[in-house]
Amino acid sequence: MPELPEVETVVRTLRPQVLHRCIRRVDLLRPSQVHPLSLPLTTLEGRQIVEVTRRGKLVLLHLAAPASCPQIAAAAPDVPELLAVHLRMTGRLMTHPDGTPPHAHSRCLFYLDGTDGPSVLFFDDVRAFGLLFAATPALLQRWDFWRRMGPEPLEHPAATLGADLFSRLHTRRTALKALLLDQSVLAGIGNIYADESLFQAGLDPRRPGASLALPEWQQLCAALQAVLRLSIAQCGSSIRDYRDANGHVGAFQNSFAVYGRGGEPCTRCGRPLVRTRVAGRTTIFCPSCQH
DNA sequence: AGCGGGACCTGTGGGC
DNA sequence: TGCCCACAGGTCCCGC
Repeated sequence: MPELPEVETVVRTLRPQVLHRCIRRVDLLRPSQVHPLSLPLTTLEGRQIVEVTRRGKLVLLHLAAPASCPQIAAAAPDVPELLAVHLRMTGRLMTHPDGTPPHAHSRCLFYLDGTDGPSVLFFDDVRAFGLLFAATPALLQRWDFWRRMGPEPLEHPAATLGADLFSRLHTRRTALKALLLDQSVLAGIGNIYADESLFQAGLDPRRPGASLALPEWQQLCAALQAVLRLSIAQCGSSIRDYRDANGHVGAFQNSFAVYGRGGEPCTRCGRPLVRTRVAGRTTIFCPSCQH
């Protein structure tokens, strides 16, 4: 499922496909997947994609007025400067040749023009949980999810990040696993990388946040960064639906130590991994190695 | 305030 | 073969 490494991989593979292209027309097939605060997606028409980045699990298409459309004022309040896309569980972004008909699960098509001819950016999403949000920076600030999003796990040294988490969470009795899944604590972590990093750090997912000492937070952040970097290097994890913008699967699922391995032997001690529920989520851990 | 649990959505797969 | 249900997942919303 698209978490930080998968979204990062989508961004890297999507960028060369859409950079500098103009959005000629938007065909919204499932209006319920547009955020209620979003500008109408038709306001994207005539805008040029000038950069593709990531914030947490969000893909961000940065937009500007193309030289060929000078009549569009960049600073107008109703002209989006960003299109944020949340893939949730089954969302996909990829381009196809002009004229490709929508798929069964296509939710929005963006018809693009470029110097090497037209193409179509598909937003497909089987479970229709994904989200599209066309916004100005000011409008994005009205989105609680955006405004409250925590720090990027890979953009600070582990020691600094760990100290930050310690200071913010040392009174919280919430389970460690639930804290890692909370996007206002850290941006981009989901079920897979929460379980994997807790195993690598040797920490019990059920422990209250308040029970961790500073070095444990720092150890957890170091483990998290190692897991995320390794996964990005392997183009993320493909459990079932995930594909990058080229339609390719990731490889990190072959490196899972715990995720999806309940009942199988722990890679460290050989005892069976335990499957349980923490914060309403399936959680796999090793009771012998994680304390 | 902080937590747990249901709703949202659809396809898959196990059990009978 | 076919039906039913649990399950997967991230976030929002509600109630305790």
